[in-house]
Order: sequence, then C-alpha cells, then structure tokens
Amino acid sequence: MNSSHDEQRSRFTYRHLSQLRSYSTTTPLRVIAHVDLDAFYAQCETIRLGLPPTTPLAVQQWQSLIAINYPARAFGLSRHITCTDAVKLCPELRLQHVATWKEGETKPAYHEDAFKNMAMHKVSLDPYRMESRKILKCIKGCLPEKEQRVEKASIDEVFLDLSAQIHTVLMERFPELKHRADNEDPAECLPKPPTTALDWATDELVATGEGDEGEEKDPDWDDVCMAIGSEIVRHVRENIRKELGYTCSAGVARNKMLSKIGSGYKKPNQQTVIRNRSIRHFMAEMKFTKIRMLGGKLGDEIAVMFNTEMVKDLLEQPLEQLKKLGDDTGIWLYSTIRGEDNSEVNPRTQIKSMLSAKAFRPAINSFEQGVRWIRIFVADIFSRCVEEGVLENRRRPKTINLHHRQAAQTRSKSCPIPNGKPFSEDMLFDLAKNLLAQVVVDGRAWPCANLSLAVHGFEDGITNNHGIGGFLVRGEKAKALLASERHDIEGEDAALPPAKRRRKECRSLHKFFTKDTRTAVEREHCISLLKEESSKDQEHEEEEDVDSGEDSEGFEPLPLLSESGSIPPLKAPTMPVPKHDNTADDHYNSGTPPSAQPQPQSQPDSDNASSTHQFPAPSKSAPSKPSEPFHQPSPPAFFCPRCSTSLPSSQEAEHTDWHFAKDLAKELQAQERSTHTPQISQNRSTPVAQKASRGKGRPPGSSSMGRGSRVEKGQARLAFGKG
DNA sequence: GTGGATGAG
DNA sequence: CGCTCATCCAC
Repeated sequence: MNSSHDEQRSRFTYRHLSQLRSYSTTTPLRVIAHVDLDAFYAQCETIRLGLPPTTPLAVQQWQSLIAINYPARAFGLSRHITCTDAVKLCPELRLQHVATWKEGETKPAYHEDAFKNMAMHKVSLDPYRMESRKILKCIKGCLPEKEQRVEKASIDEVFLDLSAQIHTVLMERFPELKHRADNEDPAECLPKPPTTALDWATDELVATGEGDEGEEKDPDWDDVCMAIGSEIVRHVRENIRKELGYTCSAGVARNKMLSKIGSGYKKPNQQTVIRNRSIRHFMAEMKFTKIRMLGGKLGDEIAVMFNTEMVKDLLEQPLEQLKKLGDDTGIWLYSTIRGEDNSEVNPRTQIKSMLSAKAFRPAINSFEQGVRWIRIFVADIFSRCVEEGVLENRRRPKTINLHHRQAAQTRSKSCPIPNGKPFSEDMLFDLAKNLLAQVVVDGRAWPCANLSLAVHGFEDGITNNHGIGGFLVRGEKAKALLASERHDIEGEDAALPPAKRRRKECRSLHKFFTKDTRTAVEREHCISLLKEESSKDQEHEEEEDVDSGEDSEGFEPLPLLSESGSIPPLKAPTMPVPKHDNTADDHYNSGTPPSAQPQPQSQPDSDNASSTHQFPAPSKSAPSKPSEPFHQPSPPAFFCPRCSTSLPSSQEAEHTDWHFAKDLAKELQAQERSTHTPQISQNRSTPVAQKASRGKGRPPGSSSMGRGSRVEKGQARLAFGKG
C-alpha cells in the first residue's frame, strides 16, 4: 500500500488509536513519561530550610555526602568526596546532615552532632519519604482521575502512562479521528494529522540523526501523541514546582525504558522527548551501560564479549551472536537495544519481600543487644506489612528470615509464619527471636557486624480470612486453594486471572522499576528502644578474618533449635578455647545497641548468668569475675554460675548466650505445646507443582538464563573473585 | 530452607 | 564509597 495517494494517510490505524484507551503496551502511539526529582534529598533540605534554590547545598550522612544539588555540582562536588574536601572546593557550601533518631526522642530530628555519635543514632530518611508522598499526591492531583496510571518507581521517581489521557485529548482536538460506523475496519489507516499539531514548547527533542527534523513537514500521530504527552508532563512539572517548590526532569517516550533514559538526558529541570523516529539514533549513540540491567556484570560481560560499550556496535550483531549470552538474555538484549520494552506501568507495587537491616559499626556482642535491634526490625517490618494490608488479610508473607554476619561468615535462619494465628507484631518478634537464638546456638555469633530481618512470600490475592466465606465462585475457590497450599484460606479477589497473569509476565521487567519506599516511621516503642547503652569505649573489635577461620572449627557443634519446634536435648555447654584469646576484651564492647530498655515483651530472663549490660567495658557481669574458683594459669577465667563451669573469659559471651538460647528454646517449646494444640498441620496439603510458569521474554537475571552460559561466563571472568 | 549473586540507588 | 533494599537461583 505504498502508492502515491496513500500519502494522505497516516501510518497508524484506528485500532492503534483505540488501543490507547486500554493502555495497550504495544500500540505505537503509546506514551510513557518518567519523572525524576533533581537531587532530591538536597532539594528537600533546601526547601525545608527555606534557602534560595541557588544555594550550593549537600546532604551529609555521617562522613559522606549522599546528595549534592546542582549549584554545588558546579563547584565540582560529587559523591565519594568527603565533607571536608567538599567545603574546600566550595566554601559557601551548606552542609546538612540527614535527620536521625536519637534516644528518648519520639521522632527523627536534625542533630548538629549526629555524626559524632553515629553509633547512637540511626539515620532517618522519613522526611524525604514524606516529601515524596506529597509530590506523588501532587502529580496524581493534576492528572484526570479516571485516566491516570502512576507508578511510584522509587522515592524520587515515577512513571506515568499517559495513553488514555492522550486518547481523550486527541478526540477533543481532532474530531476527525472519531470513528464512524461500527463496522469500520480497525485496520484502516487514520487520516494524517494537520502539520500544525505540534508544539514542543521548551522540550528537549532528541535528534533523529537524519540530518533534519522532517517531522514538521511530515508529522504523524505518534508525534502528536508525544507532543500532547509532553504538554501534560510540562503541566505536571509546573504544578510540582508551583505547589511544592521542587524541580524535576522528565523523559517522554514510547515506553518505560526509553522514558527513563530520557529523563536523565538533560538534567536539572528539563524534559526530553524521544519520538519514535528518534529511537534508533538515540539508542545507537548511547553506551549500553546506561540501560537498566546492563550497569553491572552483565554489562561488563557484554562489553568484553563484543569489545564495545556502544549500542551501535551491538546493533550490528545478529541475534545468534547475542545468544551467546544465553538465549533469553540474547533475545532480551536484541530487542532492548532497539528501544523495545513492553512492560506496563504498574500502579500497584506488589512487594514480594521486605527487609530491615543494620550494619553495626562497632559490632554488637550479645544476644540481648541483638534482640533489641530485632525489636526494631520487627516494628519496622510490621508497620510496612500493615501498609500492605496484612491486617485486612489482603496480603501476608509466608516466611520470616534472619540474616547474621560474624566477621567473614554469614548465616541465616528462616521459618514459616504460622497461618493459624493472627498476624501480629508480637508473633513476628517471637519468631525472630527464636531465629536469632538458633543462630547463636549454631556457632560463633559475636561480634556480629550485620543483622537483618526479612519477610518473604507475599503473594497476590491470597487471603485467609474466614470472614468472607461464600464469596467465591467455585472455580476461583479451587484456584485459591491450590495456589495457597492451605486449606483455611480463600482467594479473595476473584481478581484477575488475566490481570494477574499479565503482571506475572512482565514482572521480571517490572521489578526493575518498582521500588517501594516505605513510609511508616518507626514507631514509638521502637524509638524508646533506641536508647543507647552507657557509652563505653570500644576496644578495637577483632576484625574480619583474624579469627574466623580457625575459631569456627574449634567449636563443637551445638544442638540446634530445630524448626520443627522440638528442641534437642540440653547438652553441657563446652566451648573450646579459641587460639588467640584476647585479654578481657572483645566481647564486651557494647555495639551501642538500642538501649537496654525494659522490654514490654516478656524477655525470658535467663540472665541469671547474665551477660553484657551497660557497665563499662572491663567489668564483667556479677557472678563471673570476682571469684575465680580455679586458677587458670594464663587465660582469664570465667565461671559460669549456671553450670558451674570455668571457661576462658573470651568464651563468656557465647557461653552466656548459649544458656540464654537454651532457656528461650525451652520456653518457646513449652509455649508451643500449650497454645499450639489445635494447630493445623500445615504441610499436609498437596505439594502443588506450583511452578508458576516462568515464561516469556524475561530480562537477564531472571529465570532461565542462569542455568548455563551465564554462570560459566561469570566464572570465567571472575575466576579469582570468589571468596 | 540456606547461602550467594546480582542490581539499583 | 558504604549502606540499604529487593529478587532470583542453586543446592
């Protein structure tokens, strides 16, 4: 159909047009925007402090800079630079430390001295989260309610699918596009748009690379759609600016990937449009490391394999060559460098897991310290779960997991979150505490440099509320049962086998664009826990591998708390002496945990043989030190009143923890027996072959690519990198 | 279930 | 950089 009289016709059809209404991911008229706040944290501070936007300002976290505004960048400031260097480069720099929690305070605050006491402070990004919320609300506020699709991609980024709104605008402005009879052929081409339809205003237009913008002479509807989209985005940005004072940059293009790259194309306070006719050129001239997913090892691998960093060179490679990266990766790459991306803008962010973690600067050294932090993690996670709808039984995680790092060694323990019980903070805390106990009993646990707690296994549309009994159609119910492997639940949302399915298909892509920012502030009782222990000087903690290798083997394996809940028989705690034994030191520095505060929770008070409390470093817990029954020639002895055993003092912490864990285990076991009687045997049901069909074009990193090629290649290149 | 690896920011 | 957060995979 290329004959001359077709020049009157658009390349696009009525079908393409109408697909806009339903957010089709494949219509060539689709328009996606990515909006990205400029140096967000820095802007937050500038605005909070009421400074002129031209003030050079950097946001500081402890010793380093985490955000630098554009005026400051003009002085050559960047991250990776220290505060002192920054001030040298830019004497007028306004340095602002992030807010922190401090003991006794009920909310985060800006402390002048935060970085001096970083051990007792916990950084809080909540002020930024709150601003982020305002901005999101503002954005939604200036889009038509029925025709908006907004995905929060991170604390300072959103994607907008403008398709439906643009469809409406098109119909208003170009009534000739309205369809006629119902029997109209959807494959028929649209009439051409008027050449006056385009107004790019202040937009940055990406060049086509064809020497000219033939588009004024020959615009088509995709250009018009872009222009309308850009107009909308301009309006959104103006609104943000006017109402909240923030500037942002934006990219407007046919899909998420392109719009995201576009928003970074010209940075502060500008927007970039990538018309379809520019895609080829735009992509070709770009380093592929800018593409999402290719910023890391995969990108390196590709660079090495094809000896280039430019998309241009990759475009010359036939698919077969790209498949050397693995079939799926090759296919993904092949289309991605051609600017293709059909992932949806997802207004709902479906989290699959959430995690709360802390790296301990001075390591922590006792079970109790760990437990205190765990309370905080639990509070944090619980509040986020509430936002996810746990309480309404909309979504609920299936497992809980605790990670622990001791020197170079990491361990993790996890267990199911029992279904029968209501989802409560206390329950989470008990589980987490138990997990920590397992870790402690399992081997050397202190000093601990990292702890994290996570919940996993959130699933779409799973609900287990008895309340909505006859809600379901039989088919749906059956499906729900199947999906959940539980008999006490019912899939509540007859929702979306189709939609859900869809989501699954592009979830692998989608995930790269979803990052929920948690909103909930740590809650009150959490804060009270943040109270510091009496500050005492830290002995230098033993670092890294100094001991790890040898020690760990020196321990005779201790009985585990089995996940089944049955506790192995108590066994005499014996702990061989580690080779090096530092004098009275290392175990008794306080990692500055959140306070030794009376726990609302009943902490099993195992600590008759208690361990570390606030006392300043050298002194030990009461029973041990003063009277040393036996004379150990060299190693300072520790006498455990619980089992009347004498041990090297370097063993004290572990030993004490061991008792603690034992007690806890017993208690939990007992508890289990009493309250747990009618518990559902939860693994009974069919081991559903729940291999959710992994299918479809997935991006690298997901699924199948791992199997063959990737691993080998990774290893080849990192042959010695392994730890 | 456990431990790693990858990746974004 | 150092840290936080999320997801997936192999065993």
